[in-house]
Amino acid sequence: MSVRPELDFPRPLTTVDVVIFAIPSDALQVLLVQRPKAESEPFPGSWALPGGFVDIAGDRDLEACAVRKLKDKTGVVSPYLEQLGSWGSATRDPRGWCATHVYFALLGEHAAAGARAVDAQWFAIDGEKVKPKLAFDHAEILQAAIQRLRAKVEYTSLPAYLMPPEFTLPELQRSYEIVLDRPLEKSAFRTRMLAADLIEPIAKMRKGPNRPAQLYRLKKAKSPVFFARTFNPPD
Amino acid sequence: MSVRPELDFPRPLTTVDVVIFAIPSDALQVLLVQRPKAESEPFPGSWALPGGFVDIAGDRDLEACAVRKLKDKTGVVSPYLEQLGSWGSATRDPRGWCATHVYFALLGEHAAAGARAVDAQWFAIDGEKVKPKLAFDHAEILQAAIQRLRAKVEYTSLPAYLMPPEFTLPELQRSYEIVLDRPLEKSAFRTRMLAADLIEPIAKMRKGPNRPAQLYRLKKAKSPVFFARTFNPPD
DNA sequence: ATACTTAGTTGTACAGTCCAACTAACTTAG
DNA sequence: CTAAGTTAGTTGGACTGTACAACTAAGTAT
Repeated sequence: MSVRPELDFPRPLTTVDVVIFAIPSDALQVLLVQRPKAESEPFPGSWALPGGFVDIAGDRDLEACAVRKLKDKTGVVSPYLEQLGSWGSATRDPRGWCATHVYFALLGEHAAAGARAVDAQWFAIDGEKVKPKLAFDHAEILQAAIQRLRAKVEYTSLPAYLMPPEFTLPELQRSYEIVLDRPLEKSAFRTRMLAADLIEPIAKMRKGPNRPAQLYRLKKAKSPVFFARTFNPPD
Repeated sequence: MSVRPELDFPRPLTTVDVVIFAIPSDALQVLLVQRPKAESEPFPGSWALPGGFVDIAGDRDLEACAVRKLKDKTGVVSPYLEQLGSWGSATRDPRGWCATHVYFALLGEHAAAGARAVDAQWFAIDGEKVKPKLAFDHAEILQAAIQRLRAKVEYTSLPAYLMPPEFTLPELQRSYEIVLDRPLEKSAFRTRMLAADLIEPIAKMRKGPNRPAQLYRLKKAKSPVFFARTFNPPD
């Protein structure tokens, strides 16, 4: 019983979902969870984006809620996290009118390794989809997330957040290429990255079966850099 | 009483707000509404973004709800409309945990003229603010909308949606300059706009006290164009 | 006619990417 | 010890589109 009678009308369900990207093994992947198999649940057994209801008592705000759900599934506390958008309609959830606030997160290779909760699993992204059929409208949300990620990678330093703490320039370029799914030009890439006030060399080299490469790390507390041009777009 | 007892927990309030931009008189302006003066209402008499609660029965989805609120205030049916993001926290609304889904709309000069609902008024944007103190966290939301608008104008054709149906290239350039609050270079601007498959000349000229200018219109059903570079950013 | 204003063009300089060939540094096979 | 193979990193010329500035074009007002 409300003290404000004007607020006594039905409210939509409110959830938060998180699209978690990483490159755990040389391919762009997304972390999905399997829904409970009880028949009383919507989409029992289906794969879905990690998420759930907002807890009015526990969650201070939407982002805190997203951070909580991310930590639950991955143990990661402060990765790159950006709001993607919200999806709400009468039909997207069989339990009733429901609106979800969606965030997307980028995890470094090292962080991705820790994300092995029992019910969570990494799925490779193929085009703008993932193999299994997803619950709710999560396929549509995932598609939007991939499009946004690809669009921003064209003109930002976002892939830096997909790297381990120390990385070489060719490794960073490889991350760009994995996300964009096309090769980039080496010398232009290096010029751009070194001109941006983004990374700094450390006194260490990556050793391998051939010429060692300079190791870099992100400059501290670096928010993403925006470049004035996109990479050469394919047509 | 729910048939699904697991859904019997308190839900946040859910609203939709719309940031409506236009250039009604050579300046970027936003449409605000005055909140009811009854003391039982939050922020009585304050100016706020147009919006309100989602109507579970009437609104098919969030965007339909935004379109409805936009139509209420302006009479406009299909302007440029894009989701900005969502804001939700325990404290942003004195009535309780509340999440709002925010859209932003761009209106042409002609459409802006029609938007004269009794309680609505245009306010000029000064920097990233507006003169009056806004209700709720709407000042923060407005700031985010302005930042997003300016950022996208650097590399998209969004200002085309702020134009009347027929316009000249110098007029379009002026809209860019008003939003960005800095002058642009004439010849590069023309080259870019004409290279984009965005506008087409019509068999008419804009007559004035000096040399007439070619009139253009948007090519039909044109979604915004993304350019590969930003305009020359100020240092 | 002349001055004034705005529309629109032209030419040169410049920045950054594209492309391709080059040098550098390491490992491994013989 | 040398040669082949691989990846790191550099270099130089072509090309694209913007920056800047000067120019021509077309109208009005005096």
